Amino acid sequence: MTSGRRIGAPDAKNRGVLLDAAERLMLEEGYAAVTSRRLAERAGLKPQLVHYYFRAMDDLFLEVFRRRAEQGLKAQAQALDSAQPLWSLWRLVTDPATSRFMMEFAALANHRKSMRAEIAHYAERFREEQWRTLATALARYDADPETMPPMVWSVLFTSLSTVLVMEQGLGMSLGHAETIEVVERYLRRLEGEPNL
Amino acid sequence: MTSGRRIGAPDAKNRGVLLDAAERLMLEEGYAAVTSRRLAERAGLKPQLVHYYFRAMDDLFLEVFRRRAEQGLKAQAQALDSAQPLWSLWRLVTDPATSRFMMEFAALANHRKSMRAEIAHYAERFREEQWRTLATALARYDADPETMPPMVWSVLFTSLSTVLVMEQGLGMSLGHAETIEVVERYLRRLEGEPNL
DNA sequence: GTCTATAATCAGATAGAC
DNA sequence: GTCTATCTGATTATAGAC
Repeated sequence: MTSGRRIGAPDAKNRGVLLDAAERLMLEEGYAAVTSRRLAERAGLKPQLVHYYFRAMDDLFLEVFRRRAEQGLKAQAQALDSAQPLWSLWRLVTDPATSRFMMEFAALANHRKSMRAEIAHYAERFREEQWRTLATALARYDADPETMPPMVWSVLFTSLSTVLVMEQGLGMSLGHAETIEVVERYLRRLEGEPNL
Repeated sequence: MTSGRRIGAPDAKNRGVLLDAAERLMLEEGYAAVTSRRLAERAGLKPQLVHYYFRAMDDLFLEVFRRRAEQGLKAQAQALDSAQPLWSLWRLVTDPATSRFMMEFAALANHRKSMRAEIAHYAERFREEQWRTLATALARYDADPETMPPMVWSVLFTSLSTVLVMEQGLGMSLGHAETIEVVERYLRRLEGEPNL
């Protein structure tokens, strides 16, 4: 009754190759393009190998997500640790790859329930960390926490970058420049001109 | 050389049934769940009928999108025409169905290039219209157009509602209440207490 | 431990029957 | 004008060969 199917070692070379290829494929063509065949083709491997290294496609997606989310948390910690946390964070979240990644997985979560909890978990960790650092930074700048609490800053940054990137992806830009202008003017007032 | 395949009349009853079912299925389970088979099952019809009424799945998606987008434009025009355009617009965009719909199609556009231009076109019409109405409304309230131009209002509303809905879909709510609080405090200052 | 041959299922599409 | 029988190809997954 025990299944004859076995799964490849977690540190096998080709497993990493597949994860890398899956990530690129997903960013370039959307999660729906990540099928065992197209992925294998990209990676220069046989389609069956995908199923050898990952019990189900969900496991593949989950691991692509975790890997990159952990990287993202590190990058964010570094950004928030700088002398100009607001500018650093703004630069980080407006990097298209960051938002594209999160959006793609949020869409994926719509019909892969197995991913929902995982994505929500990381999204909360990102926000939590942003919130803590912004709280100290904003206090330093004497920004009124009533008008714009640190938590709201965090939500606002995330929201703006997500939608700007999404719309850019559609080839749309109406209102983008003006919005970025308003945000950056605000940042300048609080944190001065960006260094670098 | 002429194809033997024919396409059903645009006003046939079952065609409408399919469009309605496709829209519901898409909102509930994501666009990837809309296949000819699952759609037909939902609609209580045979899978082949999907291909009879729509030359390709893209045509189906396109029509679902157009129908609802046109409805949305009407609803928005109505909202913006009210005595409290800011409140009305805020209520409209924070309706989960609105954002869910746009997000789902934005994700779809990632790997169905045929949809990109169409979605961008409508998104711009929405923004354009919001902008024009907000410009008059904000002028009436003596809001400083330098601090927050009407166009930026429009981008901000869209961004916030999109991401709040997206995160809610993941079961996440960290920072949501505080953000809504800040927005509504601002609206109250400009437009007074919401009537109704 | 790594990979392949192959099964089982499901998807999109079309020619032709009523 | 409406629908169905059916083809072609893709996709996930597994048992078993090296």
